[in-house]
This record gives sequence, structure tokens and C-alpha cells, in this order.
Amino acid sequence: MRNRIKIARVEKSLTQAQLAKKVNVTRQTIGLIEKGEYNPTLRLCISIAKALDKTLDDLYWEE
Amino acid sequence: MRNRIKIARVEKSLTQAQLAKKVNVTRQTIGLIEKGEYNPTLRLCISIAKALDKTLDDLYWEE
DNA sequence: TAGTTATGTAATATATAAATTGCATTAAGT
DNA sequence: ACTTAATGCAATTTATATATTACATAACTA
Repeated sequence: MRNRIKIARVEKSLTQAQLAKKVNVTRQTIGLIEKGEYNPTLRLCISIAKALDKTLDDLYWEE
Repeated sequence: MRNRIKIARVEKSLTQAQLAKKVNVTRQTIGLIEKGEYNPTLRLCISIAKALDKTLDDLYWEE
């Protein structure tokens, strides 16, 4: 599950912990999702996208 | 978790069972996701989108 | 009427997402 | 050299996504 969360997060100058708090998960969960080793739920994907002012396609879609 | 899977599925003239087979889940899982009562994983969301020739935003994003 | 297809739904079991805790490393600042 | 902040990572536990099995109904059709 590759994604572009880390890029978007750093662009917004957020740490993993800050993003985690915004979307109500732990820092570890964010770290593992960024690494692509997790298969997050849709609800969490949407929360992360909104927290970073991106859409699902921005962060998770690859043609 | 509202979504537009059912509309896209019917447009492609697929039954729930046919779509389920394409994405390797059970018919029941598709039914529950269409009803919005499930919170599917990103991997499954992507599989469904590709099977229906849509993107994540097409099916799951609402502003 | 009987049989088939598509769908809804419920109970239980299994797989896995996510939490929790803890420790290690790196880089920045003092 | 000593903090502190940010991140990586591993083991275990808990919550929940999904499978499995089964039964129900509505629409169609032979």
C-alpha cells in the first residue's frame, strides 16, 4: 500500500505524532501506514486526507 | 461510509457476486460495503475501484 | 407451481488493523 | 556531554474487517 502521506504531511510541517492526534490514532499507526506496511481502513484514509487537505486520489491512487 | 459502488456496479451490469469474485471477497462483503455498513480496507477499496473502472475519489470521496 | 437468480441479513469464526508499551537511534539545541 | 524531539521498530493485546454458513424474500420464467 504505497502512498504519499509522508510528503503531504511534511509539506504541512506536521510530525507523525501531530497527524496521529488529528486523526485519533497512535503515532505508530501513522508510521506504519507511511511505510506502506499497513492496509488502513477507508475511514482512516479519509480522515488523513482531510487532515492534510488532500483527496483520496491525491494520497493513495496510482494509475 | 457512504459510497457510490452500487451505481458504478450496475452501470457495468455486474451482480454483487460477480464483483465479489473479481476482487476476491464474498458477496456478503460487497453487499455490506454497498449498504455503507462496512469500513473496508484501502486495498479492497482500490480493487473495487479498478474492477469498476473508477478511482477512489469517484467512489468514496465527498467534499 | 416449482426452480433459478439476485439480494438481504444474521450468527459465529478467523484474519488482520490498530492500540499499547517499551526501547533504540538520530539530529537538534544547550 | 547531556537533553529533548522525532522517528523506527518489536512484542503483545484488543478491536474489527472479512469469511463462512445458512436462511429468507422478491422477481423472473419454464
